[in-house]
Amino acid sequence: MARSRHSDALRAAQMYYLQDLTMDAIARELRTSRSTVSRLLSSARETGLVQVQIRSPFETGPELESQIRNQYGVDVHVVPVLDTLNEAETLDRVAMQAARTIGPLVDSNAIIGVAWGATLSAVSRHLTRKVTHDSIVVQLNGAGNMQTTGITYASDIMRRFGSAYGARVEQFPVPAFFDHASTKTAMWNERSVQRILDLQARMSIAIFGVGSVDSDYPSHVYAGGYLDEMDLNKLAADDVVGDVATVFFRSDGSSDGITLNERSTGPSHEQLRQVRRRICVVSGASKINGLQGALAAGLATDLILDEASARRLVSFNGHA
Amino acid sequence: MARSRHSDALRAAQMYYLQDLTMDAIARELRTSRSTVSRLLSSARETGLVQVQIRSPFETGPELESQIRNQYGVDVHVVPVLDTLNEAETLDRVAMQAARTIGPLVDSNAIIGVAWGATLSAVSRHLTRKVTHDSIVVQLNGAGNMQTTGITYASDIMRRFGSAYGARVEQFPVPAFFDHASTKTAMWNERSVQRILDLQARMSIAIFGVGSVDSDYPSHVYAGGYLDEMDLNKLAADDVVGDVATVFFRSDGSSDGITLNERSTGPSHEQLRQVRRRICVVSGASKINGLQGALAAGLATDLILDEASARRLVSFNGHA
DNA sequence: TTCCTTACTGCACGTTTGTGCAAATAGCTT
DNA sequence: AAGCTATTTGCACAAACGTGCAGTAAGGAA
Repeated sequence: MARSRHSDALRAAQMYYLQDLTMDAIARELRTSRSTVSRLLSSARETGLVQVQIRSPFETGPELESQIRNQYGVDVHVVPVLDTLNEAETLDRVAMQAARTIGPLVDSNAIIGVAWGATLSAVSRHLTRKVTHDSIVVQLNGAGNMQTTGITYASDIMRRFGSAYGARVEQFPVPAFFDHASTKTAMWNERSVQRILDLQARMSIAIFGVGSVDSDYPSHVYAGGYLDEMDLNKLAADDVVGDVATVFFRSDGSSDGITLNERSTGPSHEQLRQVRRRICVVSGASKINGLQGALAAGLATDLILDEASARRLVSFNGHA
Repeated sequence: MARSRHSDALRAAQMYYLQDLTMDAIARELRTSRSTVSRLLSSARETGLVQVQIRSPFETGPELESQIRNQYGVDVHVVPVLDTLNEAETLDRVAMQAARTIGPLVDSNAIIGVAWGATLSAVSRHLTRKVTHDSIVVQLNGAGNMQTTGITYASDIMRRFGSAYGARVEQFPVPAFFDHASTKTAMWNERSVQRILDLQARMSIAIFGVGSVDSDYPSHVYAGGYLDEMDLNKLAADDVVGDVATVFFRSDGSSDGITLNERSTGPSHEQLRQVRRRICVVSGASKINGLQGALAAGLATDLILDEASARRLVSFNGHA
C-alpha cells in the first residue's frame, strides 16, 4: 500500500537524518532490506520530504556575496564552479543549485511566474519535488515565433515546474512579439488573455534568466527567429543591452522609448517590480552586460549565478 | 587560515548537498584530499552550516501525530523507535531528534528558558551548533537540594545549550525548593534574582521535560533528595500527577491549592503559558500520567515524544 | 635557532551506500 | 483462473565514505 510506503519513507528519513542510524539498522527496524531503505531515502529526498538547507552566515561568508549584496541590494547565491568548466557544465550546476534554492521559497497558494529560455529549461530539469496546495504556475511571456509556435519548448518548462510543486499550469498561448502593437492591444482585451494577465498581476514569485545582446552564445531571442533584422538594428540603436522575459532594457536599467517593448508579451518592468520575490538565474560570463542592466532596473530580489560571473560583475562595477 | 577553512566548508557543502558531486570530485576542485573534504562536510554539519529538515506533510503523515495534534492542540513530533529498546536507548534517540528539531526554532535575539533533569541533560548532549546573535539561555528553576547545590549538574546542561547557540548563559543559583515560602518571597525581591525573573518573563522559547509521580524510573525531583517524606505525602494527598520545572499539577491540569508550589522556584503555569514556543520533550512510557496533566494544563505548544508513549497517550485519552 | 605543542593532512583500511539485474509480487484484463 | 504488464524486492558488486594513525606544517617559548 502506498500509505505505508510514504510513512516508511518518513520514518526512515527521521532515523537516518535525525538519529544518525545507518541504513542497515533502519532496515532491521522496518523489517526490510537495506537497499529498500536506500531507495526510501532517495525518494524522501526526491519528493522534498527531506530538505537540506545551507544557511550561509553571511557575516563570515565569501565577501563576493556580500559585495554584490551591498552594491545591488539583492539576495545573492554564488554557485562555486571551477573557471575551467565549459558553459554547458556550468549552466547545469547553476541550474541544479538554483532549483534547490528555489524549493524552500515556494509555498502553498503561491502564484509562480516562469519565463522560458535555455537557463529556465535547465532549472526546470533539476527541480526537487515539494508538496504544495493551490499553487499556480503561470507563463510570463509568449513563446511563439515566426517559424514555430514555440509552444512545446516553453510548455515543457512549465509542465516540469507544475509537476514538481503539484501546481496548476497556465500557459500563455501568444507569440513572443506581435508584429503590430495594435494586435497586442486587441488581444489584451480578450478575456482568455486577461485571465493570464490577472494571474501575473497576483504573482508572488517570478523566476527568469536574462538575455544579453552581446552574449557569445546568444539567447534564443536574438538568434531564434523571434526578431527580424530591422528589429535587431532598432535594438542596437536604442542601446539595448539585454532583456528579461522578452522585455528589453538599457545598461542603466531604463527602458523608456524602446518601441519593441510595445509589441512584447512579457510583463513590463514596472509590473515585474511589484512581485515580492523575483528570482534571476544567470550562468555564463557572457551575460554580464544583460545582468548588469537587469540589476540596474531593479528587476530581481534574488540572484543566483556562477562564481566566475559574480567576480566579473563585481569588477565590472568596481572600475566602471 | 581559519578564513579559508570556513569558506572551503561552505563551498564543499554547496557542491555536495546542492550539486550532488562526490567528495572525490570536490576534493579535486578544492585541490585537497577526499578525506579533508569528508571532514569539512562533517564540520559543516556540526556547526549548523548545513541544516537537514524533515517537513512532514501532515495531511498524509502518520495518523498518530494528527490525532494528538487534534486532541491536545500541540504541534507534535513522534520519534520512531522500536518498542523493544530499553529506556536509555529510547531517551537517547528522542533526545537526538529533539535537539535537531529545536535547532531551527532557535533564532537570534531569542531568550531560551531551559529546565533541568535527565531528559534535558540528554537533549543538551545532542544539540547541533547554530550561530545566533545576542541570544540568552536562562535557567527556569533552581537546582539546589538538601544534599548538594545541584549546580554542576544543571549548569552543565545550561553550558551546553549556551555553547551550541553561542548564547549568554544565565544560571539561577537558588535551591529547587525553599524550606519556607517566606524565604522565597524575600529572595524574589533581591535584584540578582529579579534579573533572572525578568529574563524569564521575556522568554521566547522554553524547553522542558515532565516529571511523573508514578514513573517507574522516578524523576530526580521525587527521588533525589529534593523533597522529604512529608512533602511527598502532601503531594499524594493533593492528587499531584507530575511537574514541569518543579511546579506541580493534577491530572486535569489544575494546580490551585498545591502548597508546595509556593516554595518552588520554577515559573508558574500562568507565566509559562505566556511563552510563545513551549517545547516539551518526553521519553518513556512511564511518564504518561505526568504528560497528560501537563498537556491538560496547556503548558506545551510543541511536544516531542517517542512512538510508544504517543500510542499510550492516544489510547489513554481514547477510553478515558 | 631549537624545541615543544597544536592542528592539520593524506593514507589505508573497514564500513556504508548506490544500483543493475533477476526474481517475486501486485494489479488488470480476458 | 490464467496471463500479462508494471512495480517492487533482495542480492551482489562496485563506488563512495568515515576515521585511526603517522607524518608534516605552523605557530610560540626559551
